[in-house]
Amino acid sequence: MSHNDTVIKILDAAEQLFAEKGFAETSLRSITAKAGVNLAAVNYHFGSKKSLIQAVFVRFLGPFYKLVEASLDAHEKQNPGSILSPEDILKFVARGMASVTNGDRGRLAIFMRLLGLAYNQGQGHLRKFLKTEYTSLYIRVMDLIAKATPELNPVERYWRFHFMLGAAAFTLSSMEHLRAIVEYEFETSCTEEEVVGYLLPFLAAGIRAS
Amino acid sequence: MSHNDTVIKILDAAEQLFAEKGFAETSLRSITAKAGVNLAAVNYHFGSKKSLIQAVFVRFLGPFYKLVEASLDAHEKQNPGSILSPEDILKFVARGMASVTNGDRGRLAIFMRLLGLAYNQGQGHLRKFLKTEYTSLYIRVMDLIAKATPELNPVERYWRFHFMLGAAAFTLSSMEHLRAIVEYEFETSCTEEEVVGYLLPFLAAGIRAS
DNA sequence: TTTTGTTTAAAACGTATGTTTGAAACGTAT
DNA sequence: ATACGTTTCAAACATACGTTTTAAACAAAA
Repeated sequence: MSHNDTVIKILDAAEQLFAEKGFAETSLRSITAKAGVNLAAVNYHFGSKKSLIQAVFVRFLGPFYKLVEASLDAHEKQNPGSILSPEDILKFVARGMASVTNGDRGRLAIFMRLLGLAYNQGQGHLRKFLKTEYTSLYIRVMDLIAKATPELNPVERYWRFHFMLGAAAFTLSSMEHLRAIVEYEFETSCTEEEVVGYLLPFLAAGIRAS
Repeated sequence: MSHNDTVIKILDAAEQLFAEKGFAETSLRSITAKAGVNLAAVNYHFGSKKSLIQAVFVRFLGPFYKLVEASLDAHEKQNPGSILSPEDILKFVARGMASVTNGDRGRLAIFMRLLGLAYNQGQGHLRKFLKTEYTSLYIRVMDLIAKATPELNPVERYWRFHFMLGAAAFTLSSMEHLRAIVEYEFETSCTEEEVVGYLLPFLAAGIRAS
């Protein structure tokens, strides 16, 4: 179908440009130019720029959400009532991300970039959208963390969760840039997997800090 | 002087609006309206919107930079050759921030917001600006961390430094929003100092994770 | 082939933005 | 008091944006 073709081309271009420049700084004209489609196609297929932004999110978060939920379900079924360690919880989430972004290197950065933008930027319509659509996964992960760190008081646990989120979103979204510095400064290359390999122990140590 | 008055009113308004909405989403008209000055004043006093953004940064980072440098100098003079722990290093930085943002509650969030935006957003002119103007402080703090964590390999230390930066920038910049959730969800209020009190141990544990 | 609904195309619309202009108001030193 | 450099002001300018419109191209069914 030519319909789907145009829609996908728009989503691909938008996803990339949003991550590069942010939402407000990315014009529909640059998106349609990159996608090689007509300007009016965005408003025709998505209705508005706002809806396009949300559509880009859905394409990312939807599969991620389902993947993590499914793998957690599977683990719970095989090990009923088991308590996961912080490291294990993070691995489940990281695996979900890896699956969603698989194939395209750099798509992890785009994912994180969009997440960070949605969290910080915006007049709230994106945040509200995230909140209403994906709270159940948030609650589930939070419950797992709570079981893994029973000695922690809930408020501090809440904040540590967001410290983790911030460390991940901030660094992984600027990964390309930060990796370039590593290459220049340390004369070593650095794969995405290595960075995640550095990140998870950092996060796990942080959340179980005494 | 009426000159300085207008300049300061513009900087105050811009700082706040930039932090609330981001750079591109904040118009000069909204800034001048909030400041109660004429629209043309921005271009008259600063030359352009870009220069205004940089001026807002300078007003923040300049004093912060000098404060941290000075307090580190003082400590080095009193305890020559001493090795600071990660916690101590973070305290020095945190104290510098507290001093710069003192008086205005919420100015810490603005500070972090701007830092995050400069790091993630922008076509590079801000990042280049930060890089050229404030690398010496970065190098100094990085050296202190290196001495505090000699067992860490330099590349992983580099990444952990940015994990810390990310955790701080992300959470503290959204502090207002996150604190509101805490109040709603846990029926407890949460001061800025408490959040920083939660943050520093998290960061310290992360950077010395084995 | 004709018809009907869907998708693309080019152009235009209205609005909001950053910037510039030229005159008025201001403060200050002579 | 006058003259001069500085600052303010209202208005206009050019441009870029999101969106709408109208017609053409297309695909599939009758």
